[in-house]
Amino acid sequence: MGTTQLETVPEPKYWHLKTVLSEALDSEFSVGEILPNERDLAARFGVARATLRQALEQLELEGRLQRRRGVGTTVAPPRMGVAVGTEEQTWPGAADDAWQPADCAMAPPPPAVAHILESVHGEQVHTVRRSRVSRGQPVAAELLYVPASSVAALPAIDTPSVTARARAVLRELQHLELEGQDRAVELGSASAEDAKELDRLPGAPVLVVTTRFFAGGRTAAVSVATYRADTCRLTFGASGGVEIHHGQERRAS
Amino acid sequence: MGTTQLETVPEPKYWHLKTVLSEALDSEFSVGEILPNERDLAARFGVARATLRQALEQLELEGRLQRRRGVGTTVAPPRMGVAVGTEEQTWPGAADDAWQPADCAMAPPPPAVAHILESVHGEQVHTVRRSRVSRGQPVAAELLYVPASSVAALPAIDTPSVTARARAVLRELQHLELEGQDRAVELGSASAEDAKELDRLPGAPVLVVTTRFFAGGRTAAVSVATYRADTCRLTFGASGGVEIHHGQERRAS
DNA sequence: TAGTGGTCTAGACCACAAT
DNA sequence: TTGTGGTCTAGACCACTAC
Repeated sequence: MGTTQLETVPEPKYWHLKTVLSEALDSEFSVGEILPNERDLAARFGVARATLRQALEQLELEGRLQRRRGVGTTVAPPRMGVAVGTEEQTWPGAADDAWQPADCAMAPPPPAVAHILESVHGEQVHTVRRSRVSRGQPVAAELLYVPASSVAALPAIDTPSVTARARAVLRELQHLELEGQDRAVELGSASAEDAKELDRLPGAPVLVVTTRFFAGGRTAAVSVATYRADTCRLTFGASGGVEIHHGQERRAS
Repeated sequence: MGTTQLETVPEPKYWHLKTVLSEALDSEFSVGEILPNERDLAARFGVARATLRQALEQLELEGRLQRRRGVGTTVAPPRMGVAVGTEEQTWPGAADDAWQPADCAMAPPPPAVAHILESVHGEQVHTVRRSRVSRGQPVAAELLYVPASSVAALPAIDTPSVTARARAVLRELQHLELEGQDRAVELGSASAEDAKELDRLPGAPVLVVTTRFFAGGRTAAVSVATYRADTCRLTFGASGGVEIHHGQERRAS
C-alpha cells in the first residue's frame, strides 16, 4: 500500500480510495491481518477521516473487511456459503437442520407476519427463537411464528424450560403434512436484538429470509431469519455443498 | 411529524432519529410524498445534517425512502417481489423469461467467474449483458458468461448487431440439455456500470445472484445478476407469483 | 491507561434537476 | 438560477478492548 496522493478526478475521493484499498487488500495483505488505524490511513492518503471511513464502510459491506471497536480493522476471509434452500422441503426442526432452538413464547406477531398468517388482530402465536452457527461463528437469528391452531395437539402449558417448549413446538410441526413452502430474500438492517445475537452493531446489514410453510390449505408457519450480510453467501438449490469460491488470491505482505 | 427534541439517551442519536422518522413515515406520510429537505429536517430535530443523513441512509437501505439528488427524498412504495427461482430449471433466454438481451462481446471473464468456469487463464467467453424491468423500473442487470466451448455450434463471427449476437448465443444454449443449476445470493455494491443501468449511484447496495448452469458434466454457463436491494425482494420457490405484503398501512397526512 | 473504531458537529463546496 | 442531495473537512468526544 503506497503513499500515493489521489489525483484530482471527477470521481469521488472515497470511491477512488476504495478501489486503491481493494487492490492493496488483494496484493499486500492476507486474511486476518490488521490494517493501520483509521487516523493513520486517512493521513497517509491525505483525506479526512470521515472520507476514509466512507471507503472502509463500502469494503466492509462487500465483506472484504471486518472492523471491531477497540480492536481495529482486519482483512475478512471470503464469505462462507450457507445452505438455505434444498430440493426437499422440510419443516423447521427436522433432524438434520442447522438451527438450534433457544426459547419460545406466546406473543402477538408483528404486523407484517400477522398479515402473512392472516391471523385475526391480537391473536397470539408460538414464537420460537433459534440461532444458527457456522464455523464457530453466529451467522443467523430466526424467529419462527406458529399459530396455536397449527399445533393444536401440543400439550397444555405445563411450562417446562422455554427451550424444551421450543423443541416441543418444532416436534409437533413434524407431524403435519407439509404441502409446500416458498421463500423471499431481501436486505434489512439488524435490530438491537438481532445485532446482539449476531455479534454486530445494531443497523448492520442483514439478509432477511422469509419462509412460508403451507399445510392444511393455509400458511401454517412463518420463519423470518436474518443472516449476517457481511460474512454470508446464501446458497440455494441442488448443490448447497459445492463451494463457489469468490475469493481472490492473497499473499502476505 | 412533531418538533420533538431528542432526549439524552445512551442510544445513538441517529438510531433514535431513525425510529422516530420510521414511525412518522407510517402514520403521517403516504407513498410518493416528499419529505422536507435534509437541512430543514436536521434543524427541526436539532441535529447536524450528517447525523440526520445517517438516519436517512438506514431508512433508504431498508427500502422505506428514496433519495434523488436535485429532487428530494420521497416515501418509497413497498418492495416489489421479483421471481428469481422457480421449480423448473431452464436456461437463460427461455421463451418466458423476464430478461431483455442488450449486447454481447467476447472477453476474458473476471477472475471470480473464471474460477467457477474452471477456464484456463486468458480464455475468452461470450459475455451477454441483459437487463430486467419490472413495473416500468429497471430492477436488475446481468452478465451471462458462456464459454465458446458451450456453444460450439454458434455460427462464426459474421458480426451482426451486438443484440442479435446476444440472442444467437442464448438461442444456442437452449439446445443443450440442462443437467442442473444452483444459485447463491449475497450483498454487494453497484459498480459504475451497474449503477447506470439500475438508475442508482455507484456503490448502491445490490443483491448479487450468481447462478451456475450445468451441462455436459461441467459448468456450461454462469450468470451474475445484480438486483436493486432498495426496491426488490427476491422470491424463490413454488409461489413466485403470490405476494407477501410487507407494507404497513399508510395514510395521507 | 492507551489505542481503537463509533458518533457528532458546523461548516463548505459540488453535481444534478427543475424552473 | 434555485434548491436538492452528495461529498468533504477538521476537529471533538464517546464506548469499547486490551494491556
